[in-house]
Amino acid sequence: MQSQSQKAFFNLSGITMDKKVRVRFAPSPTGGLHIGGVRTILFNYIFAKRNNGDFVLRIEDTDQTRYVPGAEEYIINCLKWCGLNPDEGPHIGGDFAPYRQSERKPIYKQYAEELIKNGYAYYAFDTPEELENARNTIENFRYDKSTRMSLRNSLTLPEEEVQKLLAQNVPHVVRIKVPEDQNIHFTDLIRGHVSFDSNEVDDKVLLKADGMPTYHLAVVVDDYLMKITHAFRGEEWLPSAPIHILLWKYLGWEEDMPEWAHLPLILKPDGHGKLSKRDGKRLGFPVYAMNWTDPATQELAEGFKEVGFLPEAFLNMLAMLGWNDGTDQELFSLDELCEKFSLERVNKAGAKFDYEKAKWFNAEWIKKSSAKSLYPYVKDVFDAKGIQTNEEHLIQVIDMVKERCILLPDFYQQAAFFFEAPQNYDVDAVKPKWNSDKTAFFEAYIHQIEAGEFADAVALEAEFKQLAADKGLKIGEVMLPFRIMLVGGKFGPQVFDIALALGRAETIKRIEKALPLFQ
RNA sequence: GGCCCGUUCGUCUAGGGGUUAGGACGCAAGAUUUUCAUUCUUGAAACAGGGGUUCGAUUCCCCUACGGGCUACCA
Repeated sequence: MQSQSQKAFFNLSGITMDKKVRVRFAPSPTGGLHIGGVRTILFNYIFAKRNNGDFVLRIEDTDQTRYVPGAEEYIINCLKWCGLNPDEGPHIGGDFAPYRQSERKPIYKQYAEELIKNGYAYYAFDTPEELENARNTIENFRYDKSTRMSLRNSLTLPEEEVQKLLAQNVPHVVRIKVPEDQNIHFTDLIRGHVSFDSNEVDDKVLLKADGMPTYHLAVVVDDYLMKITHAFRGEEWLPSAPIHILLWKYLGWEEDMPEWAHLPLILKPDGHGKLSKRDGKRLGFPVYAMNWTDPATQELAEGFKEVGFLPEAFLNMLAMLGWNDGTDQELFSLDELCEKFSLERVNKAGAKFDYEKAKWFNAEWIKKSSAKSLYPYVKDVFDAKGIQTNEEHLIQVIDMVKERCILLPDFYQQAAFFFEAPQNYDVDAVKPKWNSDKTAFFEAYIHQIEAGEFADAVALEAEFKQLAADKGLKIGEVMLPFRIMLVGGKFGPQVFDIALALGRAETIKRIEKALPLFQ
């Protein structure tokens, strides 16, 4: 069946050598950092740290026409937010510059020519139209041993004709010449032994007509030159692994070939196939690490950061999608992950993404984080809403409400009333049952507060209950109205904790403000 | 179509020749909290099917089915 889903979002390879881990990856054609990409980077990062390596990053653009403006900065920002800061890359520098593919063009050309010279590759002059035509007329057409001798390339054309075409700058590509009847095999760190029949592999393009390499050439040349020892990438690359294995051999670098690890895919929660940006829109959850606006379409894809995920929860959730440590533990910090991770325990099968579980991870991380560490995030939420806070007070408030928040913006709903009196009241919850006794109670209660200590929630509650009893009212009849006076609705922490945090004056003010509305 | 990879509750998964097949999310019920949430208890819920091998297969092997990936001058 033909897949219509998008291409890989990221593919990477890392290395451990001289205690360094280097990562290469290429942004997706539309930009944006997909969670599958983040997970691959995460596993790379963890693997690096386990081996006491630094974490080094190289971002490639593909070529001028596909280059996505802003993608590099965006990716770096995503990784900074997650805490997976790279130490090397296009904006950072490093020992293996240049890092942009477009700046490495001559290097790829040099190796492509070497392959041709040694008979492992050839020039192909077939135009896109000719190939299109062949695909339409020949069933299951493939550019391989069965067809290459009847097409226009340096294998079939006379030498002087080839030289002439090259001299005339006739558009051409370089293709790998895949051998016949060979078993191409390798060991994958996750999947074990994987093998392919070379007769099933076609002569992939290595160098495009514009002189830029395809991924196949670039990944091998760069991994060699940048001394990559461990290549991690998504499972969708498995079918092209034989091309890469062949290239490592043909270039004479077999000894230096990295170890491979093909990670399972992240799948759509419903339906079938790889999780894509569209699924996020369709199902209402983020798929990218951070907000990304596609410069071509101006379409905004929401990010996990912006919907209110903690980076720790985001990473934790991703790590558990395809990996576990064999125990019942599900909550891991990055440090713990680095300590306990092993590739052998990574699953082989793809995992369907479950947003509910993702939110659960966030709720757990909010609960286990200190109010102080939560403060910067929550402050951002309040700032965005234009609500003035002060640090000490906000930290105190965070402590009171954090176990009832799932995403960061929930803090607004759960705690905004600490800083601003409610604008709207849930009057329907109290008005129908209101009577003059209740009005009298609250008027008396104001006097009681004014005269009392107002220093302890337990004492406050006892006094409140005593007064209700004195007035012949059930506690339930006045407790809910009191809550709604303070916060506006049926939510929030313990009522008297709220009153205490609000302070005597503000509590009285809110009762006075709301009382007329309830009658 | 061809090739490659995979298959334990709805989902993420543990386990592994003899287990009451474990945990988590979600769901349901109950307790606590006279808000909501948290917390706690309980419940429903799975080894894709068929052949082998074996005293015994969910576990090992084969086949089938199903799912996924790839099959571009995309990554």
